[in-house]
Amino acid sequence: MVTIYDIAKKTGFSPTTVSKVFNGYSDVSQKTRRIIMDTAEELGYLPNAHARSLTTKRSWTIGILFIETSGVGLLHPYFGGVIEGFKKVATSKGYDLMFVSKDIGGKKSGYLEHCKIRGVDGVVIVLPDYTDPYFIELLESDIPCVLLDQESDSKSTVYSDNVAGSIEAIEYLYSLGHRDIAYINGGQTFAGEKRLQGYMQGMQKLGLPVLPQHIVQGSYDYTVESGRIAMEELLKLDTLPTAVFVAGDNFAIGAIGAIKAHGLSVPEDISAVGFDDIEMAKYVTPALTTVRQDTYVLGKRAADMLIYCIEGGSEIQQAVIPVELVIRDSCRPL
Amino acid sequence: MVTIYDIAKKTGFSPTTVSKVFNGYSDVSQKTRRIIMDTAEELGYLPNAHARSLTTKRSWTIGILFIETSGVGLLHPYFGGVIEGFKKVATSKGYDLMFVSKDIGGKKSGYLEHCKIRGVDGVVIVLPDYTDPYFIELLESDIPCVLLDQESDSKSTVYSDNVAGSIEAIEYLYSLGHRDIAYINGGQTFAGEKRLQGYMQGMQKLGLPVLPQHIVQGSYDYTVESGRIAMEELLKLDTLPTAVFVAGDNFAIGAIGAIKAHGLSVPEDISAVGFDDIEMAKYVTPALTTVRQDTYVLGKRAADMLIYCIEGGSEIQQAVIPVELVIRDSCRPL
DNA sequence: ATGAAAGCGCTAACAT
DNA sequence: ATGTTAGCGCTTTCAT
Repeated sequence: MVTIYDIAKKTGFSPTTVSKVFNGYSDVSQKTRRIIMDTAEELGYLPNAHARSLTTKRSWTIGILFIETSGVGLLHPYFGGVIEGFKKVATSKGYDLMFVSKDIGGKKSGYLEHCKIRGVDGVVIVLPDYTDPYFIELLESDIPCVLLDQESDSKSTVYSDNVAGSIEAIEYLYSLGHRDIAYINGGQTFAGEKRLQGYMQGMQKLGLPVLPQHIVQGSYDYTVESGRIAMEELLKLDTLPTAVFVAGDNFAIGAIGAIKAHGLSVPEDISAVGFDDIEMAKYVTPALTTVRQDTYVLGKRAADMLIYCIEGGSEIQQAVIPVELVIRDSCRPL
Repeated sequence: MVTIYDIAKKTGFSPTTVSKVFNGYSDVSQKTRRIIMDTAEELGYLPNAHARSLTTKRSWTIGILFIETSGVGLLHPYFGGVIEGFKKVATSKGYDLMFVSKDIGGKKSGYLEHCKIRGVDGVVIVLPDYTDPYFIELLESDIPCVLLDQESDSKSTVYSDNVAGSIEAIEYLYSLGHRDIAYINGGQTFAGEKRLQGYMQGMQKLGLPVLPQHIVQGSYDYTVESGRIAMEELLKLDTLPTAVFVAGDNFAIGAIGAIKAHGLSVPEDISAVGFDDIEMAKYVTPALTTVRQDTYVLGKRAADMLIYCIEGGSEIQQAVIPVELVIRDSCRPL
């Protein structure tokens, strides 16, 4: 392995000067700089990130933490988009991304421990189970963090405008003449709660009664199958709603499957609106009307905020990303 | 920050002894071990991974490299599954995962450079553009690697049994009475080529002619939209095939969309078989008959092989993971 | 403009 | 069973 000492020896300068060159210090002559750069090139020198981190206490690494309990992980389209966006800006600013789990070295530990041992400069937290004590511990630490789909006083957060999106969905259904609008929620998550809140606000705003039997809790995992199961609940009702607003496209697709399985059809018998606008949404039958959230932007914004924080920014920021209703074929006028 | 020196000072033992305790050396008395462990706990000691890596030349980090050109990245279900599986076993064996890009420190460099600078112990390479010179450079290096969906003499590889899967698909269509079977390929990838090969072998084996106009190249990205476009080609033919085998479920869903858009239906007019078995496959209409590949297993196997290699194994391994035809509703007997 | 010296936190030979 | 010494590759005062 070629080190700065090799370059120093070969050029006759000191390791200090060599180091200065690579760190862009101004107190090195142009000539010396050239010689050192050329020699580095010639010897195939590459810096050693570990050695650098050891002295500078900066790893240029960002930890990425996403929930592990559901088992779906990256398979959910939400994560993919967010991580892609995040990675894009983090990389361009010189950071690498590392997955952070509860375990390290094959042993149980905790997120905070993991972060400290690895010396990450900051952490993005995606869709966490916010009752997890290890998560709380991280939140209360002084490590720079940004939370997605989460609210917090101590850390910066970014999330989609779930409330507005839900209200828009309800208003759209209302405009089509629907009055009996059910809601399938996405488990006990921040986004789920906000969407539920939006549903209720929307209904109330329009003077529509919120019926308890019209609200069903889907499970946390946001899988198609869970959506199917949730819809089954609704289909047991004596008088069916004329529309369902579903807190996730996977869910919605499952729900539509359930409706079809009951010999009913969408949108003829029941109209449906989803949330997310996954790629598949426009290709399922009927093409899904849904609230689009821009996960890529979510990720990019999160990276901006985290890096701001890592680089000394002390202000706790909060970004709410607008969503947009995309009208397709899963709703009909009454 | 608490270091082993703090523990040494407090307990009266030397830093070496403390280090030995944490590294499980046997030449430390039980009593001493206890004292040191307790003190570590009490002081809240956490090891510093960078310092350790600096001396040991082992980072316990695995780089993960996946193609960046297509722009879909993690959004494709394939990646998600593979990475999940990989992460699962890597984590359990003490490794963390870090994304490796062509850039480092915000500057262009190359994969190999990035890996060396970060000191990763090995790299998983997922679906690369194998003409990329930076990729070649990595392949020819001495860094432990495992390749997914790839063939190589110098590195271990793991991939699904694309050929057998394709043959099975063709045989199934044949058994249903289909003779005019078209094929939509997935771009210039290893998997695409293998599936094409399987298609041709299957056709030949059954004595069916392979018509050039029945083979269309989809684009590299495996998106629904590309599948739609590819199918449009096929639909321009004077005599349409009675079935299409499509090298990816996203593709297949797009293709089915195109068929419907032409006023035809699946499977009544054209039968379709996909490849992947993504979650959505059973929820689209018609539910998609497809060749299931187990991306989770792919990932786990890859991790096993890479770690074997990292830990000194010199044998170059090759794993072919079986696939399975899943019959649903997108094909009909002729 | 350049360099000497010390130190980041840890481990590995090599004593004892 | 325990400790001494040196060193991993780099940066950072602080001199000169």
